[in-house]
Amino acid sequence: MARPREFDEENVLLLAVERFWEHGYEATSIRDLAQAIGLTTASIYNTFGDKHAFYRKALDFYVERSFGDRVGRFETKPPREAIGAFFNEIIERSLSDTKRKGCMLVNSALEVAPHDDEFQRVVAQVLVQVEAFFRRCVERGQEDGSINRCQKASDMAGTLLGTLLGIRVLARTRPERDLLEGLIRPIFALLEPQSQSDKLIS
Amino acid sequence: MARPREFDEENVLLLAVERFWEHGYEATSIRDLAQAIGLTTASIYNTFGDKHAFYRKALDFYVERSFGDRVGRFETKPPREAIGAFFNEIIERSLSDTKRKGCMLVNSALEVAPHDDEFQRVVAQVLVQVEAFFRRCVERGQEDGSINRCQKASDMAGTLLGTLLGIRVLARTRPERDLLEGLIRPIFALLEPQSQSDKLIS
DNA sequence: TGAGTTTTAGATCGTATGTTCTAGAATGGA
DNA sequence: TCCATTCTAGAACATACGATCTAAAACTCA
Repeated sequence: MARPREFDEENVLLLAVERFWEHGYEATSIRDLAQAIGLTTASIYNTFGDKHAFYRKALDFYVERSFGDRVGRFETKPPREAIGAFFNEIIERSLSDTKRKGCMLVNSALEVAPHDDEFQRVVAQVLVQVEAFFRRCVERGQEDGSINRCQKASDMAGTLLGTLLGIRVLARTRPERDLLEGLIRPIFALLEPQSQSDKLIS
Repeated sequence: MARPREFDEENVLLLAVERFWEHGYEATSIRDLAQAIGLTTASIYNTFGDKHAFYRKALDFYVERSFGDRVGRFETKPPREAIGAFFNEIIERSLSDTKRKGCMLVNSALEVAPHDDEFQRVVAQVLVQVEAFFRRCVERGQEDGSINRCQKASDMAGTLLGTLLGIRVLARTRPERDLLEGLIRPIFALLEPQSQSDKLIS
């Protein structure tokens, strides 16, 4: 051992995520980061490697914080409630996002992943996990009767994933509550076990 | 008048769109553009103004080409077919997009619009138009009985817009036919006039 | 033809970029 | 205490950036 670090790696990552998240990869310079974090560029290169590796670590950190616990938190709820709570949280998060940072994973999916195989894999993998979470919810709901059985669980999981991504894109330019809450109503109706015509008849 | 231009503005915009579309705003330099187009930077600044204005013109050109005629082309069809054809075309376009450029409007919505009021307005306006197209389709379909009346047309229009954006994001990292075609099946089912339980009963 | 105007080619400007280097400061173990 | 090691501060490097300038070329109109 020798001279110890003067900073906490977790705090640094938190600040780095903040900047990469808000401005993206290209529009964030190492000097921006260094100043925002309160480190020298040398320390950044020493600790995290080059910019590419630094962004990767920031994204991993973000994913861990944002998806890691959330999936677990909802998985214990009854399936239909889990899906509903998930989307409500996303909408609230989007509406209170005054800086319009959106979702860092979605941002990475569009800015970095298409030109970088490593990020392509990372992003795809997280999306697969979210899709799997939805599928488990739908399957459980279809078993216990709380979710409509007319659609294949895998199809519905894809629909939910697509809707999630759509909300995150839409909210970034049109963060309107009516719009976001309106667009998930038909989706929720799709999940309801009693059919739509029943409601018309009754 | 004096010395005439040696290039065709439309061809130049076409090439500029190509590069901005593929690499985004930040990752495309004026020199990149000049080389790709076959112009000098002076000519670019002369003709289009600065980089910001050039991107704006490229985006306008893209929107005009991509949305202008498409909406009109589908508007004449029966409403449910119009929506179906629209999504099928988007999926085919996404699957054949070997360069993974996605949709330039969606890319702009995430990279440029959040930090730039001008682009914020431009992107939002196009999204409003697409939403309005979907709403007109749904309203017409609900009138002629080809589309389910259980959901408000405005809600359904939002759902369709969200799904569209979701597909364009998802396809950029996971361009899998099964996934994309699967996720719109429940959406189409939502539009069907005969309810899901009818199908179960019959 | 020649005056006036616009476009071109390419050098040039100042600044910003990602990254590395040099110097010194701060620690642990012998 | 002194050496080896790892850290920090900030200058430095080569290159790239957006943007402009200079000069020559190409045209219109008189």
